[in-house]
Amino acid sequence: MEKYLSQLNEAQLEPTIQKDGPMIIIAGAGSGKTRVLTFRIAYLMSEGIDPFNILALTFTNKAAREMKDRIATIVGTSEAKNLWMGTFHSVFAKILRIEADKLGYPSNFTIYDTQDSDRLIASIIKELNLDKDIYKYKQVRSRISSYKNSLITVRAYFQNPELIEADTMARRPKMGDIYKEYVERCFKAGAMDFDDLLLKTNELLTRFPEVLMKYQNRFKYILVDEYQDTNHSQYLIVRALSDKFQNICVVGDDAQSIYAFRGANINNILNFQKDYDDVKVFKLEQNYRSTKNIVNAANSIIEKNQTKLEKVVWTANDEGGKIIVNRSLTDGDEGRYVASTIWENKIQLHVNNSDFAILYRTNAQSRAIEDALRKRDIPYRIYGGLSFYQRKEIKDVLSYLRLVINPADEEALKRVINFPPRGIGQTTIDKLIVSANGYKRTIFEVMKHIDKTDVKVNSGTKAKLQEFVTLIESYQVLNQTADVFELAEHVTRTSGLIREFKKDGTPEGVTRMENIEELLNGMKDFVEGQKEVADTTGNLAEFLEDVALATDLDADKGDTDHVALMTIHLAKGLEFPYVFIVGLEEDLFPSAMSMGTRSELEEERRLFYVALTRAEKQAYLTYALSRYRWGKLVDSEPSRFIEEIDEQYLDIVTPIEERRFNPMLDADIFGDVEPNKIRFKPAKQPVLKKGGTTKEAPAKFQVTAPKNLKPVAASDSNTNLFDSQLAVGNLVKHMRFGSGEVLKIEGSGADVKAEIKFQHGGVKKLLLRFAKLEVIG
DNA sequence: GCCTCATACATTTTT
DNA sequence: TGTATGAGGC
Repeated sequence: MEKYLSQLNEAQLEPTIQKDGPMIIIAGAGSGKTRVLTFRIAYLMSEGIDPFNILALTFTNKAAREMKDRIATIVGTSEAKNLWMGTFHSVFAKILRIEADKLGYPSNFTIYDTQDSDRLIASIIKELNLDKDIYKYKQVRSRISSYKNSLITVRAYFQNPELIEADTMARRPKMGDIYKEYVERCFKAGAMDFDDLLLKTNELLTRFPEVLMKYQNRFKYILVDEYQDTNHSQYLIVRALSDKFQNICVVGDDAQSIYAFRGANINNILNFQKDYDDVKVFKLEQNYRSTKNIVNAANSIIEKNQTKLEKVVWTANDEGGKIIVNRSLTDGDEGRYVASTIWENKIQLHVNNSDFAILYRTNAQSRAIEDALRKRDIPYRIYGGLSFYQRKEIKDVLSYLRLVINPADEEALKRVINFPPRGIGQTTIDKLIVSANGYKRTIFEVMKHIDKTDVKVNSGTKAKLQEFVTLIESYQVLNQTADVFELAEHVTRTSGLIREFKKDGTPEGVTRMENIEELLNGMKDFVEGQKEVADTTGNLAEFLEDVALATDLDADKGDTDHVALMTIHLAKGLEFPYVFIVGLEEDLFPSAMSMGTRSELEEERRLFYVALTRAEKQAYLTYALSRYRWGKLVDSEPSRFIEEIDEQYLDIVTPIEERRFNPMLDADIFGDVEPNKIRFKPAKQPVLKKGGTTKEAPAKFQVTAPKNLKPVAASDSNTNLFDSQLAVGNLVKHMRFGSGEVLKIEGSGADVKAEIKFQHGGVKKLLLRFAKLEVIG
C-alpha cells in the first residue's frame, strides 16, 4: 500500500487516508479523483475493513468496472470481488430483487426502459380518451419521472392540491389519473422503471426498519462518486444508509453538474456540509490533465456562473497551444474541417485515431461528422445514441426472453404478440387489455384462460392466441435446462424472427440479421464469462438485468483505434489528447430549450466547461454559419460561450472554406470551381460493384490545402465584390433550381445571401459563396 | 387483419 | 433527414 500512497500529492493523500466520518472531496476537473477514490478503497481494505462492508456508488457501469479493476490490481482480484460497486440503479436493483416480496413484487421483476414507459403511457392516454396533442407522452413521462424522483407517490400527489393545481393550470388536469394508471399497470406487469429502482428502494428502507438496519450494518463505509449528479431520491437513500455509521465519503465537482434535467440537484453537493456533523472538506485543485491554456480558458468560462463552490483549478503542465476556433459555412463544411484537421494531425504528429474525440451537444449532429470521416477513411465509433439494445430487432428478441421470465410483462407482450405477424391484430389486443384490466389480471393470464373470460373473438383468433401462449410456455420449459445463448438461439429460429428479417432482402434487413447475430455472440460471451465466476448463476434473469441497465456497449470489437464521437454528457469523466467541440452555435449550444432561466443557462455553461476540460493537449471549437436542422438549412450565430472565453487563450483561424470560395482567389466564382473541389473529394470514389461489395478506394486524397495560399480575412471588400457582380433584378441560372430572378441581396462578409425567385421551385435564399449561379441577364 | 403509402413530427442531454 | 402513425385498398 505504501508504494501506492507515495504516488499521491499532499492534497490527494489526505482524503485517501481519512478513514472515518463524513467527508466531501471537491475535485476539480482532471485532478485525479478516480485515483483518490480507488486508493482510498484499497486503503480501507488494507486497514482491515471487510470489502463486504464497503459500498461504492458510481455514475456509470463503466466507471465502476474500471475502478474495480484498478482496485483488484492493488489488493488482488478475489478481495476486490466482494466489493459492492456499481451504479445506483444496478446496486439497488439487486437489493430490490432480494427484498421484492416485501413490496409485493416478484423477484424476477422486469425493468422497463424509457421506450417501454413511453409506450405504456401512450396507450394509457389513448385508453382514457385523452387528447394526445395536449397529453404528449414524452412530457407526461418526464412529469411522472420528476414526481418519482421527488418521492411524490400517487397518493402523495392526490393529497397535494398544489401539484394538482399546477397540472390543471398546465391544461393537464388528468395527469394524476394517468400517473395512477401507469403505476398500477407497471405493478401488475411486475415491472419497475428506472425511477422505481430508486423510489422503491426508498420505500423499502422507510417501511421496513429491519431491512434498513440490515443494510446499514452491511454498508459500514459508503462512497459516492459524481455526487453533484445525484437526485433527491438518491440523496435520501445515501442519507438513510449512512445514518448509523456516518462513514460517508462523497466526491464531486459542482462545476460539472450537468444532469439537472434528470432531476439531479446541485444543492446536494452544495449543502452536504449541513447534512452531517463535523464534515471534513477536501479540495483537489491541481489539474494533471490539461495544458495551461485549456485550464485557464475553462476557468474563464466557469467564472461567469454565480452558483458555485469556491475553488481554484490550476496546473503545472505546459502552456500548450491556444484553443483553435474555426468557422465553417455549413455543418457539412464543419465536418470536413474536423476530418481534414484530424487527418493532417495524424500525419504530422504521428498520433492515433483514438487520440481524438469529437463532442457535440445533440446526437443528431453526428451525421455530418460521420460523412466527412467516412470520406477520408478515418475509423470512428459513435458512443451512445440509439444504443444497441434499443434497436428494434434486438428489443424484439429481448421481449420474447422477457416474457419467458415474466409473462406479466405487458410491454414485451404487446411488442411480440403479433411480430412476426400471426394474425393477432390491434382489435384483438385492445379487447384483451380491456378484459385484463377488468379482471385485474395480466394479459397473458386472460389469453391462457380465454374461455373463462368475456373476451369475444372468433375461433380462429382464439386458436392463434392459444398458439402464442403455448409457444411462450415451451420457451419457459426450455429455460429450465438451456443457457441464455441456447434459449435465445432457439427463440429466434422458432418464433419466426429470423425468417421475418431474412424475408426482406433490403440492406436494413441484412443489418438487422447481423445485429441479432451479434446479440447471440454477446450472449455466448456472457455464458462463458459467468461460468468462471462462482457466485453468479449466469441465468437469463441476470442477463436481462445487465442489458436493461447497460449504458455503454464498450466491448470494443477488435479495432480499438478509432476517433470517438459522443455527446458531451457521455464524455464526462473521460479524457482525450485532442478534442473537437462542434456546433458551438446559439440555440444549439447553449440549447434553445435551456435559455429560459439563469440556472438552465448555467448548466449549459457547466456542460461547456466539462467539454473543454476533456482535452489534454489541444482543443478545437467549431461552429457553422448555417446548418441543416430538421432537414432545412437554418442560419445560426456563434455561441456566446466562445465570446466568454478570455481572448488571450484563443486562436481564431480563417476558415479554409472562405479561402476556397474567396473571389480574390477564385476570380470566376460563378463559374466552375471544380479545380478547388478536388481537395475535398477522394481522388477516386469507391466503386460499387453490381454484387454490392464496395471496392477499396485505393488512392488517398490529395488533401492538403495549397501551402502558398495566404489566408485572406473575410472583410467588407468581399461584400463589395459580390455586390458588383450580382444585383437585384439579375436573371440567374442555378444548376438544380433552373433560372430565376434576384429579388433581394442581404448580409455581409462571409454570408451574403440572395433571395431568388425561381421559375420552378419558388423563392429560395442562397448563400452566394455556395450557390453556383450563372448570371444570364 | 395486413400492407403500402402519405403525412406529421422531431432534436437536448440518459440511468 | 428519418421515424412513427394513420388512412385506404386488398
